Amino acid sequence: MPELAEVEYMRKRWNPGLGQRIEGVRLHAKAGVFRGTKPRLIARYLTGATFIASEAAAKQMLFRASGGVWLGLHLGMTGELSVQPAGYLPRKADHLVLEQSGQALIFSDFRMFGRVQFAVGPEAPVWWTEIAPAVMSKHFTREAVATFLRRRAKSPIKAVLLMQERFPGVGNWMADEILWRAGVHPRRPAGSLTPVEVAALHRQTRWVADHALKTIGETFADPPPSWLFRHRWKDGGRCPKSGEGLVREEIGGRTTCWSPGRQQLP
DNA sequence: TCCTATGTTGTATG
DNA sequence: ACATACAACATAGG
Repeated sequence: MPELAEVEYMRKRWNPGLGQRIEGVRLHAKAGVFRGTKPRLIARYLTGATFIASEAAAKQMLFRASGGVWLGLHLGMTGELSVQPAGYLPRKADHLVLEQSGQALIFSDFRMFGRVQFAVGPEAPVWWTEIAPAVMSKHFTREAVATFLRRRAKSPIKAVLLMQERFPGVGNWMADEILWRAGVHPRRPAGSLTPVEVAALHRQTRWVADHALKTIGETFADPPPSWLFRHRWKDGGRCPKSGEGLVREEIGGRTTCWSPGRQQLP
C-alpha cells in the first residue's frame, strides 16, 4: 500500500500519541520486521519515554521519544499504523504495540517486508539523515534528474523512477502516474529521454507528489478520476485523457500500466 | 492450484 | 567499481 503520500497519512495516525508517555511495549521479537535490531533493547528504551514528534521522508517514518530515542518504521508492502483502545489484544500481525494511558499505538505488517529501526543519541541516526532529499525540496533539480538518468542510461525509465536514491517516496503507482502525465513510455531507456522529456518528468514528479500529499496524505481519499491511479489496477481500464484502453505489462519486475497513444516508443 | 500484490535487497553477470 | 537483471523474502486474497 504505502508510497510517499500513504506513508505521510500513516505517520499522522499516531498523532494522538504525541506528548504522551509510553507505559509499556509489546513486540514480536522474532518477527522479520525487527531484522538487524535488538528488540528487547527497543522495548527497554521505549518504556517510560514520552513520544515527542514524528516526520516522514521517502517511504519511511521517524518517531522521536524523550531521552534521545529514535524509532524508524518502514511499511514495506503491507505495513499499517493504527491507534487502538487501551487493553487492545495484539493480533498476529501486530508486531509492535506502544501502550499509553487510554490507547495503544500499533504497527502491523502481515507480509513483514516492512522494518523497524532504532537508535539512541542526541542526533537523528544516519539511516534517517542519509535518505535522499525530498522531490519537493530545492535539491530535487532538473539537472540532478538529468544526471541520474544519464548514469542509468540503459535501464527502462520505469525502473529508474523506482530508485529511492533519486526519487525518494516514488513507488509503483506514482511512477506510472508520472510517466503517464509526462507522456513517456515506461520502457524507454532512461538515457534516451530528450531534454524536454526530462523536464516534463521532473515537473510531473513534483506535481504528483504534491497533489498526492494533498489528497491521500491528508485523508487517505483516492485522487480524482482524472488520475491514472483510478484506472490502473485491473485489466480493462481506460485512459482518463484519451479514453483508449490502457495496457498492463511487467517492466523491471513490476506491473506497469500506460496509455499507448500518449506514451509511445520511437 | 495458480497468480497477483502501492517494496527492498542480495547475488550473479557483464 | 559500477550498472543491470532478477530471484528471494512472507502472506493473504481472488
